[in-house]
Amino acid sequence: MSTVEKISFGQYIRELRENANLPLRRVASELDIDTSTLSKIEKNERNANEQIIDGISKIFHIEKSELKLRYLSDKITYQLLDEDNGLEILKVAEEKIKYQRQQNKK
Amino acid sequence: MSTVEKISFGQYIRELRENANLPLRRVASELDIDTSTLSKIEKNERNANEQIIDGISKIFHIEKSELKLRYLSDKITYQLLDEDNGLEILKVAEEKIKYQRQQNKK
DNA sequence: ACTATTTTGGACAAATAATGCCAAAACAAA
DNA sequence: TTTGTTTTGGCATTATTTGTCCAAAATAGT
Repeated sequence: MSTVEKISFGQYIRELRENANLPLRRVASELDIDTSTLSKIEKNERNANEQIIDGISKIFHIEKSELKLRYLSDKITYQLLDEDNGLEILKVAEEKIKYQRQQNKK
Repeated sequence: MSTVEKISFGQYIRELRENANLPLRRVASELDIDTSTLSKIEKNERNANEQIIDGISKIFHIEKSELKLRYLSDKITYQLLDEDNGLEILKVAEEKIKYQRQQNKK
């Protein structure tokens, strides 16, 4: 059973780190950020960014697309969770993306 | 033909205003913001916010849910347009929202 | 072309958010 | 409990965003 929809980005990268038995200190220094910042990212109290996703990808050998999938789907979920037409908004976004891509081909 | 996926939030509210034959000056003053700010929102160079969406809803008698649909789907589209797995990300976000709502019911 | 009005772009100030620092809390090993 | 280490929370600093003001550009009416 896939768990991608059940765990947050923060939980996911915390598990990666704990499975590798590394303290925040080590991973944060690799990422060139403060331990405190990484701690907050793992607790979903801070946003990650390209640089951090890139670094995590390298440290744990996870595809960037996998990390971005988890990160961005989390963000979008958070943006829409309180909208009563959240799922409809997603559908329209899907149509917009398809439309835009179609246009850009020309 | 529906155009919701073809026009941006900014274009949409500009059309509302132009169809009503109102200058930026009038609408902006109703919304209690600068004309310049409204101009930028119509050109998608600035974000709208709750207060503005609320005001537009009242001025033009458009459902808030309709405006939010257009506004948020635009933002999400913009966030994902450059991701090659953008559509997959949407699918996962959909599953996450459903999962979260299921959880919250309990 | 001239004038009046609307719209836009840029400079600046205020508000908001991100980040790092550091001390305290939590945890582990003895 | 004591010592050593990891993790967290709060605060100060920095960066980003947002909004206003104002002058210039664009548009409309005569």
